[in-house]
Amino acid sequence: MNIIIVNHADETMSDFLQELNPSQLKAVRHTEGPLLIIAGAGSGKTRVLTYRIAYLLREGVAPHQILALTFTNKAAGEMKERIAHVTGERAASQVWAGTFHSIFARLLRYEAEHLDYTSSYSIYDAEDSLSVVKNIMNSMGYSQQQFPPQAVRGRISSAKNQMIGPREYAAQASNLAERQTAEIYIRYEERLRANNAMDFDDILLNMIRLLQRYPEILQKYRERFRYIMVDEYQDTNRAQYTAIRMLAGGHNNIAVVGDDAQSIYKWRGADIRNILDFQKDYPNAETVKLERNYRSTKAILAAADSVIKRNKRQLDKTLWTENSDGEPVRVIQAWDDRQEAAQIAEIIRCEISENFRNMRDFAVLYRTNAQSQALEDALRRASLRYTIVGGMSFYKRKEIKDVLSYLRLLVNQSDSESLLRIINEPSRGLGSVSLGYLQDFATRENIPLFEAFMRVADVPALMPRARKSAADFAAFIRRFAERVQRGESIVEIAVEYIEATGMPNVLREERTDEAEDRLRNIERVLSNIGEYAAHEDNPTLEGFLQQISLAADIDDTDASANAVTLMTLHSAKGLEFPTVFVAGLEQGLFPLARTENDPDEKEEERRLFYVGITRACKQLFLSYAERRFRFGELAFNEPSCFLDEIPSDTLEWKRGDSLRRTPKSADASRPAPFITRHNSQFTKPARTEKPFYDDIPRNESYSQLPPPANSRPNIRAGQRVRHAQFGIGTVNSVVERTSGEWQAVVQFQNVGRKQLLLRYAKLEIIG
DNA sequence: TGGCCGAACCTGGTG
DNA sequence: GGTTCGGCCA
Repeated sequence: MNIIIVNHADETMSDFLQELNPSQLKAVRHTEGPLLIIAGAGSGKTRVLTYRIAYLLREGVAPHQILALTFTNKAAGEMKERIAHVTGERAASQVWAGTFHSIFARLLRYEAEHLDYTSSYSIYDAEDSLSVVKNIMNSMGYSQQQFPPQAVRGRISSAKNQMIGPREYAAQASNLAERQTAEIYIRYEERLRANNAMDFDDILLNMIRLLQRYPEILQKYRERFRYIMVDEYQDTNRAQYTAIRMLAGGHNNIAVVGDDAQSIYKWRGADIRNILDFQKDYPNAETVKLERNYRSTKAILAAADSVIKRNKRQLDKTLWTENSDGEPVRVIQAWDDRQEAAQIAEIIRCEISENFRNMRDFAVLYRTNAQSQALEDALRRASLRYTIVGGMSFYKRKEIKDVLSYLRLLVNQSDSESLLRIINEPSRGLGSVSLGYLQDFATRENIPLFEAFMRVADVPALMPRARKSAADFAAFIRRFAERVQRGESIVEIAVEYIEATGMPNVLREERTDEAEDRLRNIERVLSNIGEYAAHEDNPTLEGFLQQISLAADIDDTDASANAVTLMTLHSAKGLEFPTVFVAGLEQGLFPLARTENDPDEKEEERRLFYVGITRACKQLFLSYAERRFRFGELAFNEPSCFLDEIPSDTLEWKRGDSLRRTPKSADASRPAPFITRHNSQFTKPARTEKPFYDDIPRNESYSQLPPPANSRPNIRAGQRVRHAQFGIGTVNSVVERTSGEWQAVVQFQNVGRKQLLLRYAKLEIIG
């Protein structure tokens, strides 16, 4: 019986190998020694990774010896699913596949004591660590106006990504902001340590520390993970790179997959050198290029190619496809952001009703999360279901973060940050004064804040009411913590514990729809715990919290739901859709204003555009609006320079029928776009109502209109200007006031943001 | 101690 | 347009 099964599996396997093209096959079969796979967009790299794992399993490698590091948990899950198809559920579930953070966090829980953490350490997300930074800055008396905590946290995080510790950072600080960041950095590290907490960066750094400090542990994991694979290698940072090098040292069975053209995370520490120098790091490395694209039409690929070839620094490769030519890439011009969204919704509606397409075939990609608003409104009006990735996700909501903080405190009473978050949620009558006494005491005694709550007798300054309140709170936490230690069911404990916090009752009494929503959200967390406990062999609250903390926005999007997907271009990496819209192609928005003067940043924006284009299989739409609301103001923008980088013979321009059209002077600096009039697939002639699109060339449409009454000034968002009094600055937006006056919002280098009426302020454009 | 109001930020992307 | 934060008052 066994033999038959093995034979069958073997047969399936061979079948799969036959599906691979020569390069893919080479990558799958190269199992020993270092391997660099340069995988162009849509070249089937997930298939290669999946079959490579299946192949290793067939060669007799045990599943737990394989470590596959992916960019998102979702990608890891999909990979496991596909492996299961080839080799069966059992083996697939034992493969170590996940993100750097989730895999390392898991290992660190086993090894926590070696680094003076406990296995129930808390994981702080960006928001948690920001609030630590704020607390520290307040205690040091730094003004948040002068030194934005966001920026301080950003500097600390990027130092950590480059593996620069607080002392080293202090030593190389070159200006006031950096010197102050250094001071905060030192305290930040102490604070997290005292809280038995790690931020996202610490998970990587502590893994490295562990491997450096304990050779026997390093040896253990080198033997455990005999085969290592890394996806999206172009987006690894210094810390990730170092951890991989250590783990792969010895056997050197490391296969990395990446595409330098899709490197879009430099801003968070990704180091493109990691992929460019792979052959230097591993001298006997084999390189395989996957250049055949299976995803997109020739038209889409041609557009992508013409864009990316403007970047200077890149590995040599040429994508090709045997897919059909496909439809031309279409550019949608809109009057404003609302109309842009309406046109997108209308196209989707049309495609669904006339070409029997599914809602899940469509994705709308944008540069900034703020753009989702108008799109959501338009889709709702068109009665189209949508799912939105990122933005205000479930686990970022206040009530959810409160529940999670309560749970964190339950397993980790050193976590003063969580304690502070929930102590007055609901209000327990402990104001800043009482909390101040308790914190002072904790600092003096060098104990966690929670311990001060347990020792209120030693804090004489407390008023009787506050004293009782603090003592009651400590007793309440202790009572439930003991139940956790006794090993009672975590689901039961969590349900009773959250009820006992008093939060649900407060919400019930509120009797508003919003409170109802929040209550339901809390219930959803509790049922998530139930779900987690049902799937896990050894469910713990720590495990649940870890899984939640490290979930990415993209991870909990449900691919089976039939809905239009809205997300940022960054989130779209690794995905594909039959029809893709890239919205908001405007100067100052995409590419973003501040990247215009920096060639490196502009190249990264261009790669992001390339990523967007190559998500599309069959249809690609690019859209822009002439004006849009940003910062609550109407801003005017030129079409993105990226549009000029696509050859005009693959493009087709479409202008939405404006409901209101306000004059705008013709822009003679741009050539008239190429217009194809013979394409009938797009404009539906059969429709009886007025067509939504017309073939008006954009310049013509303006020139037919009467000259503007109060003509638009020359100044554009993104430009650098000089003001006689305020000095040099960058234009944020140019706005027409209801009075008809034109106003510019300028961010000056020295004096901050100013609103200037162009009639009075003489601004000199300098770049 | 907590709630209300206006000012000032924001929107650059994420595990 | 939304959110967050600090100041002021009951």
